[in-house]
Amino acid sequence: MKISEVSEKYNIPVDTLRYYEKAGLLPNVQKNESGIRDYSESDCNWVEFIKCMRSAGLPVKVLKRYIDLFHMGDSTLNERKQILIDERKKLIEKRDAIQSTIERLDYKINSYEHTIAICEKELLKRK
Amino acid sequence: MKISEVSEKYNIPVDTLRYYEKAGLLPNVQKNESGIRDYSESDCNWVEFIKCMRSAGLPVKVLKRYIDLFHMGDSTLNERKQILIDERKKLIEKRDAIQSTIERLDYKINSYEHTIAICEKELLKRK
DNA sequence: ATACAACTTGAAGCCGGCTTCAGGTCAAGC
DNA sequence: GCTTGACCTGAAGCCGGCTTCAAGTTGTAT
Repeated sequence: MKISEVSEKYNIPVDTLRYYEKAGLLPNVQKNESGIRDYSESDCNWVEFIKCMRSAGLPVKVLKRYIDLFHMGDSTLNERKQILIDERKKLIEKRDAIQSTIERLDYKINSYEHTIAICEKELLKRK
Repeated sequence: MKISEVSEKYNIPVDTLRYYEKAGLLPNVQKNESGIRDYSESDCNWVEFIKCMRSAGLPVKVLKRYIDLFHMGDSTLNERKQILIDERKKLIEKRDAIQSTIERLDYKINSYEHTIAICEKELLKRK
């Protein structure tokens, strides 16, 4: 699979794909004699994984560490699992912070509805 | 209230408080004759609001716009409400993306537990 | 009165995560 | 065979959000 195809499939700019590769997130992408990338199915699965993790805000560095460990084999299983546990915890905190901000916004939006209603009444009175 | 007290109360570095002020998020902080800031209760409420919104990732620019509109009075009620509605929508999307990543991590962590159990069994056998 | 911590400013620096640029190679269609 | 577009590279640039720096002033405790 060519880079443009991967880009289109996962809706990630080609530049970003190259950037991820340079950052060490895609260490196995093969290139043909003339240097053109050919993404395997496994590469694509990693791309999809990276996309998902990045969309939740996991840092590139953390993903690199995880992927490096992955390629070191079974002796790193525990460390890999621990990374996922740590990141999961951070995501829960983040989700909860966002949730409480959503609730605060709900309340404020509601207040605006009331305030706006009152203002409009005032305007009608003056007519 | 002095800047160091506000800093301590809300657990925000003094440099960040000055940065927010410069960015236009705290347009009303008064200074005494010798130029030292004195945060009013209202300023503090804004600080707390900004902290909450920033913790959920609302951009400084958006907060600035909202705060500018606030100081323009009732004629901006609708626009302010719309900003909150738009940001609320983005937060819901963000929260949901995080939630599905959490679920994916849950699944993977579980898989690791199984894999690790199997590996340990193998190790025992060999002993 | 002197030291020392806390305050001030504008400007520069840093970090993460892309994004763009310059300059070159390659491949497919006309 | 020539153009055109997709690919390649390393390096530089950009943006948001702080953070640090340099250099100076103020306020408080001994």
